Amino acid sequence: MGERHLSPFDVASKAELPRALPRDEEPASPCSACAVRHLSVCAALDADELHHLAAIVANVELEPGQPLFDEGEPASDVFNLTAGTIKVYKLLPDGRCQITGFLSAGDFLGLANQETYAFSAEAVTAATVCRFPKRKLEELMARFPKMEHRLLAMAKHELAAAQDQMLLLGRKTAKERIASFLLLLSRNAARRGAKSDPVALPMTRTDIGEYLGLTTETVSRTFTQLRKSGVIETEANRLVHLVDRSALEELAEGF
Amino acid sequence: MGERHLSPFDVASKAELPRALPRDEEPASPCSACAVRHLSVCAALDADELHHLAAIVANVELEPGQPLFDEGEPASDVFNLTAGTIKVYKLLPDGRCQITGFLSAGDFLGLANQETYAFSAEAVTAATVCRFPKRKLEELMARFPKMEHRLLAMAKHELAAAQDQMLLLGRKTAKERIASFLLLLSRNAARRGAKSDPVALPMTRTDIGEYLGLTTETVSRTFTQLRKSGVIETEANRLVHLVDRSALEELAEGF
DNA sequence: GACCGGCATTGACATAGCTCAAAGCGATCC
DNA sequence: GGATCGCTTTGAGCTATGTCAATGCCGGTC
Repeated sequence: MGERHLSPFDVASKAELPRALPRDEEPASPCSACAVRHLSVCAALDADELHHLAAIVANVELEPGQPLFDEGEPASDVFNLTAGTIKVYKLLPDGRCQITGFLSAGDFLGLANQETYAFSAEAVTAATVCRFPKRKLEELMARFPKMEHRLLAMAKHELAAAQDQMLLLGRKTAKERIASFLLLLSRNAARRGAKSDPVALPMTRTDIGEYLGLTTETVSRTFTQLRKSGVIETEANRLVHLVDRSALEELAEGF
Repeated sequence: MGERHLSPFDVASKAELPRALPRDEEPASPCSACAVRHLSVCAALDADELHHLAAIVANVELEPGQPLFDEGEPASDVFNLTAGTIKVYKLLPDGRCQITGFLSAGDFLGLANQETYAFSAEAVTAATVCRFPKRKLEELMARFPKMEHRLLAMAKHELAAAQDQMLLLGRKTAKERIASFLLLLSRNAARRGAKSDPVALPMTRTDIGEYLGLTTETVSRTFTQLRKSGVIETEANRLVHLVDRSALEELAEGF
């Protein structure tokens, strides 16, 4: 049930997108009906252009824990997440793991890749993604500069987020990291039209630790601490109520 | 003298670029003579297009320590570094600082900014930058999609680098961080045609610490440790010889 | 060539967060 | 409804790195 929290839409509606182009009369492309289009690259395209996109897209369903690709594989595809949550991470040879992002509906996956994937990606909850052959998408982009423009805007946004994350990883305390994380999830939920207060945490404590540069134990202890000080309340461990949002904001910014 | 190490060209050659367009006959734009053009956005443009760029560029000289802009200011300009080293950083209210990047000749500055600058930028060594009014550059980009394409490629590259840095900040030990840092500098120098072995460190130990999420003292101790174990040798504190490169590589990757 | 100021180094000690280990707590499955 | 499994929480002690303070070093300046 985790995946529903981050999207105002439910999984089923997207899981049933037709796989191929309709042939006759009004050829409404599946993409034009996409509920998260306004959040994605695809927002840049009009109905006609969407057809070209729909022609090269494949729909992929992922179960919780299922890998999408691994770091180092030839990067043949790029993806767009339409439902669920995916984690993106890098590993060191001894198993240390750094999650560099959690993606949810509307997020694009594949910006940072060159010839091979620069990181691994794996479903956290059940998820649905649109898969595009990289080559073909690049052809489309050459044809529709609007799309490239949109992608650049998304890349800029990601770059800014990456810098915030560096500040967090390099300089913030455990408490500040957790506070920042909760606010980030809350704001992201709001941005995609989902509830921003009881924040959903589709991922495990270990995932959170691997994203924030902490251990599971520290994450857990810090949650307990925030709960005891009355800043947050937790329900069923995967739903967090931000009781004192401004206290959380001060914490997150390090005041 | 720090700034010379990172560039195969000396500062003077760029400091003397003419400020305005030549008026008569062969109107060679200053940009077409730019020694670092092949590394920059500008590489995407042909001679004719470069004129448009040259028409909106201003040349700025910075002294060591001089700020270029501060986080939060309205982001009116973007920049391209032609000589020297610049640091880009974010601050927490209590003064904790995270340097998110060191830029050198050819690097573009301004990708992550929206309405306001998302970080501060300041010269580490004497530096020269090309300044472009953001609005005007955006108009040019709308006209020359090639340029936007090139910028997207640069953004992708930065995004990949940012993810490496997150792995470093979240999961690597001090020794691994320093090793990674030295190799990064070495590779960057090589990429821009400068000497990759005695690596130049134009920045202070404090800067290095603020980039790697460590304190000055830990940086210093770690250098000493690497020196004593024979992996590196230092000259005059700002020049590091990578004696055992493969040991450094193993260290950096966490084996 | 002595003085000064900014870095860098080193030492001694403190601590936030890690490690290892043991319960606890729900779900799910027969 | 008891057993199991995966995740979370809590505890106790450890350690890498931070903090604070002293000293050293080098390059510039008068």
